[in-house]
Amino acid sequence: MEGEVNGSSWFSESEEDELVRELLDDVSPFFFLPEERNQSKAASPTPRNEEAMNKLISKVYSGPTMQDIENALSMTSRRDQPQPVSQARFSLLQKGLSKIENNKYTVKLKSWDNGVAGDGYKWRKYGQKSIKNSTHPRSYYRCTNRRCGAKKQVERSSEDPDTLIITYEGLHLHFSHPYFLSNQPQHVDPPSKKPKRTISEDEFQAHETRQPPEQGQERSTHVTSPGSLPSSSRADDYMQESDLEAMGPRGLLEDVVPFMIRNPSNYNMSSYSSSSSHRSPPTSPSSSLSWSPNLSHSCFDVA
DNA sequence: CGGATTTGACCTGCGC
DNA sequence: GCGCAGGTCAAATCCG
Repeated sequence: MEGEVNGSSWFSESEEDELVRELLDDVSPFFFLPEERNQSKAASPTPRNEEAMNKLISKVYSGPTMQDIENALSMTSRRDQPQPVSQARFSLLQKGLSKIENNKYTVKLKSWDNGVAGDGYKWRKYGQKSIKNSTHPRSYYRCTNRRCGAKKQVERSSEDPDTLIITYEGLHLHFSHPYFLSNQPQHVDPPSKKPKRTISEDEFQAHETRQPPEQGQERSTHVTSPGSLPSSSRADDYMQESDLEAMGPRGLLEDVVPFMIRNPSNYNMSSYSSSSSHRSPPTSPSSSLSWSPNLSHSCFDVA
């Protein structure tokens, strides 16, 4: 179950091919559109697809351990990204990452730790619930990419109100997609203008330090998540500016670590202005990153 | 005006 | 079957 760290143990060649095919396939079980999901749920279960999906997910989620993550991180930071951010990221990871289920990870963050804000994905809040034995409600977010089933929950720790507990669930496979295409002619329209600094640290702090008045009417949907490595590399290309510092790590940890670990070479994608190649799906990878200038928020709420 | 958020209703699973 | 708790939906509302 636990993946080895020595690169290729995550996937065999054929498995990798299979995964790449899936990622390239519009009708991949990974990429159901909502309608499609409904259909498949209601009408035809397509057990084969489900089987394939589970299989592949199990591959991806064979569970990076902290050791894996550490190795991956050190590997990348060694590579060609002498970025201090990695260290900060690393330390964040060390602080509160834990795996609770096969594809669920929790991250605990101190509010004051959030020198970074935004995980780079655009999340849409779809619910909030008060949780028993907790003084703080929990907020539910979903990735706005239609092809992405990633979700996260955010709540304050009952013990320490300064600590946020974020639970990530699911993959941002639309994000990982380009990493499998590094050898193919790719093209993406680079953002015509710099994405504006969506969530600044200050902003975040402002939100964070202000206790939501009971009903959570605050628009305090900005926090950070520790994050992902490739996303940072990609993000570096996308927002090679102060945003990186402001935004910090982004993405789901589990999204990227497995890929990095098994395919570190891909991580070093000098011409990574890339993205989906031939196919430009409704939610193209470029958009999948949601780096639109008017990206409203890419973080989470402080329940 | 379109997209994001809010929030009560609804659904589902679980223990009794 | 009932009640509870967590998760999701969706209409109303907010906001840029």
